[in-house]
Amino acid sequence: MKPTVHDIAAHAGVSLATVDRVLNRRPGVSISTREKVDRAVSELGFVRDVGAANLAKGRVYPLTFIIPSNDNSFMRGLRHALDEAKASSVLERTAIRLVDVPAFDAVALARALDEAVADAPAGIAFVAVDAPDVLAAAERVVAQGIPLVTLVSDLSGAARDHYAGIDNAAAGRTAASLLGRFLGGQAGKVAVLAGSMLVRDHRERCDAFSDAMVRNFPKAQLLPVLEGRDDPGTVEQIIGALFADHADIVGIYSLGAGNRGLVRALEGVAEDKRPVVIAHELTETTRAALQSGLIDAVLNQDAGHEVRSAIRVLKAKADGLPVIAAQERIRIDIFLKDNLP
Amino acid sequence: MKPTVHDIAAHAGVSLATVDRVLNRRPGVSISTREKVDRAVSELGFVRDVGAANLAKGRVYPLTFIIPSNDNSFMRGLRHALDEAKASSVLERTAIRLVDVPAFDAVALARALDEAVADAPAGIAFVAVDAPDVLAAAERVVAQGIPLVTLVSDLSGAARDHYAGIDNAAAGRTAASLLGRFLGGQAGKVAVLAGSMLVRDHRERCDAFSDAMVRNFPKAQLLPVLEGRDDPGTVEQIIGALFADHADIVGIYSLGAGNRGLVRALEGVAEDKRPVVIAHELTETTRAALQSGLIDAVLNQDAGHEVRSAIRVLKAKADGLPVIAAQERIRIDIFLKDNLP
DNA sequence: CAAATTCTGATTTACGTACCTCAAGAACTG
DNA sequence: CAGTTCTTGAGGTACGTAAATCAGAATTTG
Repeated sequence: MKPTVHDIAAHAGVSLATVDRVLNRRPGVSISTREKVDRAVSELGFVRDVGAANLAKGRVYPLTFIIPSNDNSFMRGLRHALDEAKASSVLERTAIRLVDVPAFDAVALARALDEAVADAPAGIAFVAVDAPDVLAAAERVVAQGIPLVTLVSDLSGAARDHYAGIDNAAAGRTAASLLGRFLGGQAGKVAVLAGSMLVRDHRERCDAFSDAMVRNFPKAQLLPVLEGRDDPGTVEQIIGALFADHADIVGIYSLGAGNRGLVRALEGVAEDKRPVVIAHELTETTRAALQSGLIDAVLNQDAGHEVRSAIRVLKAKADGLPVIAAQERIRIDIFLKDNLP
Repeated sequence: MKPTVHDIAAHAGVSLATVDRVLNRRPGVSISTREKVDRAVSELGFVRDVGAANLAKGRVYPLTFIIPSNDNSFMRGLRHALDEAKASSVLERTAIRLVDVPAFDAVALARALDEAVADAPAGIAFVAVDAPDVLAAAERVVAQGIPLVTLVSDLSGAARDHYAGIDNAAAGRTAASLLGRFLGGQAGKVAVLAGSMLVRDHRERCDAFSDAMVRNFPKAQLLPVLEGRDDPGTVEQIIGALFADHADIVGIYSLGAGNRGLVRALEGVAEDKRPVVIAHELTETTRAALQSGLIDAVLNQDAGHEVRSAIRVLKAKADGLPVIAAQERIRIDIFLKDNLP
């Protein structure tokens, strides 16, 4: 049967207290004794029973999540994922605190980070705005020794322990491949609709998409990037104007949120003139648009996965444990109308 | 703080022993007392500490997995996922036993099921061959009260508790959409390559693909289904013959395994004559073919997810707990060369 | 009404680990 | 050599739950 600390003690010929000191890196053990214990651990294949350990420790991990108070479906999904994480927080021994900040507001975000530090949580996760103020605040967090994880959108510069989000360049390339191939060699104008070039995820998607389009589908003519602030109203207006200005739009890549406005604008386009549309995030809106054919493909990041990954990483970092990068990679889901969950 | 059994006892005005009897469905509690305890549980929001419970129980779940001894990358991946599950079995309190059976052999599979029952495991998972012998054996398993889960390929008839695998009809439809749209209206012949029509997953993919192609892309001419037995050698030969017989193959849907043979055959086709190819399962072979452009898209099911889901479900069923279906749904991953992990 | 049965309480042990205290021996220090 | 520090052992308590025993109380049965 599964070896216990008692078995380790017996096998190493030391007392339980010494085994405990070694396992929990407490001081007061000579190097030779430490090695004896380590040898016994590996020889018997001892694995600490996490359940029992948590039970004994009674430890809880107070975690702070800083989320933009942006009212779009994706952020609501993220909130929902956090609520679920809260619901199971008892079992996970986490105490999750949610902090709202205005969207795309570097100063407010930096202040929120500084305030979060004051509570001395076991870790902080936040949706980054890629700006100097935020970077400086992040560095203060890290300087306090508090594990810091960026969520959904990353921060340039190394002032964070981990990024829990998708590879946005890959997402942009994938969108280009799908759009290009769905066009089937057709020539025409392709529009890119972003939320804000201030956030790194949008910038990366946009750059990778443009790059891949130019390289692989030269027949498509890329229009200048549109910024919709992830707001449905703004988006509807921008896209409406787009179709008014250009008669030959054959493709749209919507890489941010606010797709409710996009769909409303698309509904006004004659069926035979509808462009190929690739959007991000599977929501009620994009799901319905996929099914009705207004949107052709949706790239999605699973907010639940991102939140759970962030929590796992923060807990691991708080305990000084290594993170298995491969296990924490967030996948890019591709949805067509045929494989909707 | 998190309520414990002691809090429940105090709040309900009963003893700890009675709370325990109610929580663990032991006899000897009157209906009124049971209700008092239940009320206290819901009022205080008590959640049993699974770690502590497992610790106290010292329970282990002996699980039997019956896997075809088919030597292709996907089955190797499945085995690898099972090895990983075994590695963490100590923490999960599972004891996983692997049983090999010849591939596509209903009689051998039925016998393996009967033999597995003899060990009285806490649950059995198996890759189904959809045949009457197997169904009868499955019914015997269920009759013994042993939780039974089909893995990867399902069994017709209701003789199982759960299916841990993808929606294969959705996969077939998705393949049709991708293939059809990548063709861009081009006319020509489309071939379907399966492993064996004896397994339900292949049959479902094939039917859904054919149906969707006929309906949505009538210009494509579907050829009769080819069966490659999931064997690279056989597949190479079949596909070689296919190109020899037909000059205008524009698309191939490979819905089974043995893609090494497919890729070798494709390498022999002149670049300007290469068809659009959609394959299943991300392996070393398909990954390389995606990157080199021989394969255009790969639909994937994550064997690790399937194994972990099967284990979760079997444990839950063994304890008589409900399964949250939405949480156990296995997603269909779509990989292009751009979003490879 | 006594006897049998059902229900409930009180108490104990165990699971594997963490963490604490106290004591004693070993190995240094000056 | 006395004093100090370091190392180790022994033992206990705690975490939240499961499971068992035994004794009494309440209820039903004949």
